[in-house]
Amino acid sequence: MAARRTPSTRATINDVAARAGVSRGTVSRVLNSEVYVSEAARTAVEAAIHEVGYVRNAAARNLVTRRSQAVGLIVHEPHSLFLEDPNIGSILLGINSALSEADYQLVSLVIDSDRDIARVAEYLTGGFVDGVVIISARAGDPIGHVIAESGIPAAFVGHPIDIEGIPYVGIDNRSAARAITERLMATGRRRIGMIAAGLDRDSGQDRLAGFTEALGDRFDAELVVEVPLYSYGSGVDGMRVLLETRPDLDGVFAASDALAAGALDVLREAGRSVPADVGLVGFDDSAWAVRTQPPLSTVHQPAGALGRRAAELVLAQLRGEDVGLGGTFLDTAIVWRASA
Amino acid sequence: MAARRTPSTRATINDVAARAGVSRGTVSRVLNSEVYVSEAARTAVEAAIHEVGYVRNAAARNLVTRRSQAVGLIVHEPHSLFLEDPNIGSILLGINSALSEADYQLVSLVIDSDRDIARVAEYLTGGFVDGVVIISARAGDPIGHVIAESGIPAAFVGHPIDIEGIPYVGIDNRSAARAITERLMATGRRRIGMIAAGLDRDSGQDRLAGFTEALGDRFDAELVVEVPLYSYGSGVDGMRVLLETRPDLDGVFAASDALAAGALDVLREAGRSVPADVGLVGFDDSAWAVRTQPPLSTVHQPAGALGRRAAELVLAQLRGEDVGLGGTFLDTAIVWRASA
DNA sequence: GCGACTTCTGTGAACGCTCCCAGTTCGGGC
DNA sequence: GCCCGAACTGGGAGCGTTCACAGAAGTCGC
Repeated sequence: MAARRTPSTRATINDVAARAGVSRGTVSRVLNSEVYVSEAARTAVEAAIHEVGYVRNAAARNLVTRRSQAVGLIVHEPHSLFLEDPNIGSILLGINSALSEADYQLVSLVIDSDRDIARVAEYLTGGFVDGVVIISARAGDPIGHVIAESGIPAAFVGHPIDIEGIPYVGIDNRSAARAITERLMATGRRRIGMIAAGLDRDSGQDRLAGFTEALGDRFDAELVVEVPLYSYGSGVDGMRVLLETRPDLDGVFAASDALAAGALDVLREAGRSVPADVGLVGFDDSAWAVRTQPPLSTVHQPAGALGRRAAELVLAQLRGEDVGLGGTFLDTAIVWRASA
Repeated sequence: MAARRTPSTRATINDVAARAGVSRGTVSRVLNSEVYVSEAARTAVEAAIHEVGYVRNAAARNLVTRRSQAVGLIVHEPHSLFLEDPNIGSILLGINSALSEADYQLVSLVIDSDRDIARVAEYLTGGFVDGVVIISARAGDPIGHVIAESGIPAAFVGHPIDIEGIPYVGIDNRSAARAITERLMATGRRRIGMIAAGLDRDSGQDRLAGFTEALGDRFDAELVVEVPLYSYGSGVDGMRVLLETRPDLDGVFAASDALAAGALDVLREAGRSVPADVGLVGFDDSAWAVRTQPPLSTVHQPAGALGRRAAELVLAQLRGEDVGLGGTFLDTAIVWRASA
C-alpha cells in the first residue's frame, strides 16, 4: 500500500470510506445525495468526511461526468473601455445570479492581449466550462469562431456581426435611437448632430441608423461625427469637431452617456448652455447620467436583465432544450432628465 | 472495442495515436513539447491532431498532474460598490497580465449572495485553481478563512483585518492620508472636515488615522462624518451632514474620489465655490477625479501594480518559493489638480 | 414458507490523461 | 566486432471519481 509517487496528502473518497466503514459507492451516493442510503451510513459518512477533511476532487469528477458545473463569461474589451463601461458590472451580476440559482459557477475570463486568446480558447474547449456567455464580441473576433466551431453551448450579449449559429440577447438599438432622437426633435431642435461610435458592431450601426431614420429629410451627414470609442475622451474629441464644423447646432445625440459627458464639458467650455442653447441626450442610463450637471436624458438599458437572459439561454441549452438561433430583444425606456 | 456508454464524440489521445501510427506516450510527449521525439513522429502527430480535431481533456490532465494552470480572483463586493469602484478593473488587468505572462489562466469568481460563498469555496478547494487572489475582503469574510485553512497559495490585495498567514499587498493609507491632509492645510485651510468610509477595514481606519495625525491639536471630532460606502451617494449624504453641523468649514478630505464627487455637487448646490470657499481632496485618482468640475486633487493609487504584485506573490508560492507573510506596500503619489 | 418487491451495499470498469520503466535502434570509439 | 551511451518508442499503472450491475437483506402478501 506504500505510495509510490508524491504522498498526496489530500484525503480521497477511499479514506472516507475506510473511516466510515463503508464502500466507495456509498460515500459517492451520500456525496451526490442519492436515495437508497441508510440513515446510519449517511451519518457515518458525513462524520468521516468532516474528520478526514475531505473535499471532492473536481478533476476526477469532471473526467467521468463530462461536466464541470461552470459557465464562462468572456470579456473582450480594450483596456480603457473595460474600465469605463458601466454596463459590464450589471450584466455580470445578472449572469451570476441566474447561474447561481441553477447551481452553476460563473467564471469570468478576460482577454486583454493576444496571448490570452489561445489560452482562453484552450480553457473553454478543454472542458473547464460547460457553456459560455460572450459580451461585447466584435467582428472578426477569433474567440467567437472557436466557440461556434466547438459546439459548446453559448450565448452572446449584443449581436456580433459575423457569427451565425449562436443565440444572442440585446436591445433594439435602432428603435431606441429613433425614439430618443424624435423626443429631442419634439423639443424644437432643428440642427441635431450625432456623436457615433462602435460602428464595427451592429449596436453602433443601429444607433446611427435610428438617428438617421428619425431625422428623415432633415438628415445632414455633416452633422455626424464618428469616434473610435464609447468613452468620455472620445466625447470630448467628437464634440470639438462638431462645434467646429457646425457651430450652429442646437441638439446632440451621443451614442453613450460617457460620450455625452465628454460632450457636455466641451459645450460648457465653449460657453453653450445645456439645455438652453443645446439639447443633449445620451444612451445607456449609466452611472454617468445622473452625475453630470445637468443630468442626462438618455436611453435606459436593462443591463442586469440582459445578462440574466443570456445566462438562461445557456442553461436551457445545457438542459438539452432547443433555444433557436435568433435574437431576443429586451425593452428600453427613455429617461427624461434635464439635459434636453 | 464497441463503446458501451455514450459514444463520446470527442477525439482522445488514443485516436490521435492510432491515426499517427504511434503510441499514446509519443503523442503525450509531442503535446507537452518534450525532447526525445523524432521529427517524423512529431509531424505525424501534429497532422493527426489536426485531422481528428483533437483538443486535450483538461480534467484528465489535471487529475494526474494535480494542477490546473489557473488562478482564481475573488471579488466580494456589495452590489453598488462593485459597480462603482474604478480600481477593480485596473487591479484585474494587472493580475491578468502577470498571470498571462506565466501562462496561467485567470478566472474571476464573484460573490454576490450567500449561495455563492459555498459554491465558490468548493470550486477553489476542489482543484479548479492552483492559487487565488482575493480583493477587498473584509473582517469575518468566510472565504478568507476557507482559503487560509485549505493552504492553497493565496494573496490579498488590501489587508483584511482578521486573517493571518496570507501575504498581502496594499498601499500605506495612513501616510497617504496624512500627506494629502497636510498639503490641504498648507493651502491655508483651518477647519478641515473628513468624510470617512469603510471603517470595517484597515484601509478605511488608516485613512482616518492619517487625517487625525496630520491635524494634531487642531483635530475636531465634530468635523468627521462616517458614511457606509465609498460611493457618490454616500458623499452627498456625508457632505450634507458636515455642512449642517459645521457650516464654517473651509476644507474637506473625502476618503475616495467618488465621495468627493458627491461632496462637490452638494457644495455647489449650497453655493460654496471650490476651491475658493472650500478646498476639497479625494483619494484613488480614479476616473472620477478628472471629470468633476473642477478636477480633484487626490492620492494616486497604483491599482494595476497592486494587482500585478499580488499575482506575482501567488506565482512565487506556486514555484515553491517562500514569500513570507507580511505585507508589501506600494508607493502612492499626490496629484494636485484644481479642487484644492 | 416461498416468491416478488423494495431497500441498501460493494465492486469492477471506465473516464483520458501523464509518468515511468523497459526496451529497441543507432552511431561511435576502441 | 563488441560495448556503451544517446535517442527514441511502447505500454502498464495509476490519478479519484461515477456508473452500472450484482447481490444481500428485509418486508409483505398469500
